[in-house]
Amino acid sequence: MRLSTQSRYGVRAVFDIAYHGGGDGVQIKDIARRQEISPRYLEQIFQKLRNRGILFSKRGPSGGYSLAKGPEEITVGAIIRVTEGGLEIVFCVRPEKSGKHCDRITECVTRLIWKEAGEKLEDFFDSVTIQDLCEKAEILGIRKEDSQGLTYYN
Amino acid sequence: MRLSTQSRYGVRAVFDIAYHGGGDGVQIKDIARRQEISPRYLEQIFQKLRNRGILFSKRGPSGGYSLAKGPEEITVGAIIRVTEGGLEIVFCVRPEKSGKHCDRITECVTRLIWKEAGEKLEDFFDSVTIQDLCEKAEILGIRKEDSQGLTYYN
DNA sequence: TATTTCTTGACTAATTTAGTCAGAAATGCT
DNA sequence: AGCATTTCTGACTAAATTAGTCAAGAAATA
Repeated sequence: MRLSTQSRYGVRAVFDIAYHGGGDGVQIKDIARRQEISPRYLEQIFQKLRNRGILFSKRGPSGGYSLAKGPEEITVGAIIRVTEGGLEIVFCVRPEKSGKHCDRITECVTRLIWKEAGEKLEDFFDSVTIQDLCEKAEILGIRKEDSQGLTYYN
Repeated sequence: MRLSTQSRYGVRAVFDIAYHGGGDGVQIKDIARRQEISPRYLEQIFQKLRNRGILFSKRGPSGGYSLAKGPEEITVGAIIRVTEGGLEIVFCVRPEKSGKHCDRITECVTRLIWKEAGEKLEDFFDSVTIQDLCEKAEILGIRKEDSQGLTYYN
């Protein structure tokens, strides 16, 4: 029941883009430095997020990643759903997706509990947006970097 | 973010003891048969649950396992906390326990989200008791076996 | 055209999970 | 006492997953 590093890194990285990117693209190497994540590993995670329409990318010099939608439209749940491959906590809740069919379903009392737990988690994660994280970060006084790499406090 | 088989099996097995055991001990081999779980693996899980005061055991012929408390006092959360080793979804929420210290805590907006999610999960799992599962099972019409191995429906 | 940055897919190492096994210890029966 | 039965303990193994690396390619810009 632990969140994978892909999910933790993914959310932090998307937040980083929203918080430090002033509209234009943010480069992997900067995100990796600020968030202390392996840039090679981030590449992998970003591809998934890009293919699912959460991030937008641009190649070449002064390229980078930016949000594909507004920060208030991207939820933590949407990101984790990509990096984790779904938010259900057991496979039997969604046999069609996992390919793992459980033939005990009709006689399984616990399955209903797992389903409900997954839904509670889902509801919560879907209620938190990247915008929320940015606001929280401002309150916490986390310092911001502009595109020139200058840091300042608020 | 998937529940381990130990947790799934553990909850099902404790439920099985409550549902099929009429006060006296239920043997691993019967639980294993009914729930389709490897008996050897169940042994392992039961040792943990026994050491944490959830199950009571008796050795020898006509020995077996029984609940150490009433079914209304044992929650799904208590079981999972044992089998999963805690209900927090990231380690940085409890550095003292995991031994994994994260020195980014002060500048980490996401940590608060993970903490809250873990607590939501915890609250839900703690609200479901083994008694609840038994009642649900009766409603679902799951057949019961008595200590002689006879099955009947209600 | 040279440089920068993302893109793709394969590869590897470490960790965790799931499960097995042998033998010891306790209990009840005859 | 002796035997069968059942839990107890700890070590062991195999499979799967996770985390991370790497090389070569494609697009954009200056």
